[in-house]
Amino acid sequence: MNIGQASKASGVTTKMIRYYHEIGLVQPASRSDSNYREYDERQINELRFIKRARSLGFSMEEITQLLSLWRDRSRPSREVKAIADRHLAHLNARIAEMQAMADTLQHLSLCCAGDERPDCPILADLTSGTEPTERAGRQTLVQRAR
Amino acid sequence: MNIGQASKASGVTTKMIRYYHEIGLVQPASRSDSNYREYDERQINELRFIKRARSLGFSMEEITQLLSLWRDRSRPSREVKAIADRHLAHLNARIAEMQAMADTLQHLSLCCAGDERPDCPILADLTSGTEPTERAGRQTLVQRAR
DNA sequence: GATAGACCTTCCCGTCATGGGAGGGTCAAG
DNA sequence: CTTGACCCTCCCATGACGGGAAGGTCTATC
Repeated sequence: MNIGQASKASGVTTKMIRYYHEIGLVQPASRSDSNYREYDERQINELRFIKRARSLGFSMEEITQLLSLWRDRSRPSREVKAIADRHLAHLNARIAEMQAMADTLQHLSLCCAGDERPDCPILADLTSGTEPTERAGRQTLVQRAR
Repeated sequence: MNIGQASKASGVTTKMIRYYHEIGLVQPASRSDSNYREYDERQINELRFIKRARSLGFSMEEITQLLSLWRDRSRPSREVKAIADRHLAHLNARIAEMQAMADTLQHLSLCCAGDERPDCPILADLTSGTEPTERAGRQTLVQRAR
């Protein structure tokens, strides 16, 4: 199987497969005489694993750890769970931050007439510079909103 | 006021202020004889506006639009509201995606013993490659998880 | 007036996971 | 033997910054 076939079989783009090789996430596939990458079922399964993990929002670094635990038949499930729980906490924190933004925006939007007149509570809020409640620091908060 | 004083007054780092100049978000401040940027109250207010908008998760592009409406005293509040509502929809969509991830993870985590044994429903799920419900396409879904 | 150190300037690189595309080699079918 | 669909590597871009180098400026103290 060359990279195109591996891509179809795994649902991961060729660009991403090459990137995963580059960062050492998956072992380099063997190469044909003409320097084409070659894949077998094992690689395909790893690519599917990565894809699924990405769809759950794990970072590449976390996936590196998960993959290595996956390959280790004697791993303690404790370690897997720890990674999952850490990520879950991360997700919940970000959800809460974004929910706070959404709540504020929802409120402002409801207060805004949305007509031809210039008066606008949304702009008024942005002007007044009401500080968000300072839980984790605003810059972090903003960064994570991305 | 030079850039350091503007930074303290607005709560925006000097790096960010220079970046906002670079992308044309705020009008270039005047320059002193020694090429130092100079700021007045107007600039400070704009920086505070940007900071507050960022804390609500608006992108730079949206803030560009919001700033131009803010400067226009005859803007219709309809336009401001449209931007806010679009962003709100965006936020809600991303929250829903992340919540779906969190729900799945929460379930898997609860099913995982988290002990010394290697059996792990989390890894099993990643292996089986259960596809996420295909609403908006998985790649978009994954990208947004960042 | 000299020197220190706290500022300012521009410029370039790195982030993270990925897409786009150039420039060139390879393979299979017609 | 050509065509077009692949493959290769390498570089650039994304968004919203942070870090840091190399060099100019200001201010306070000696």
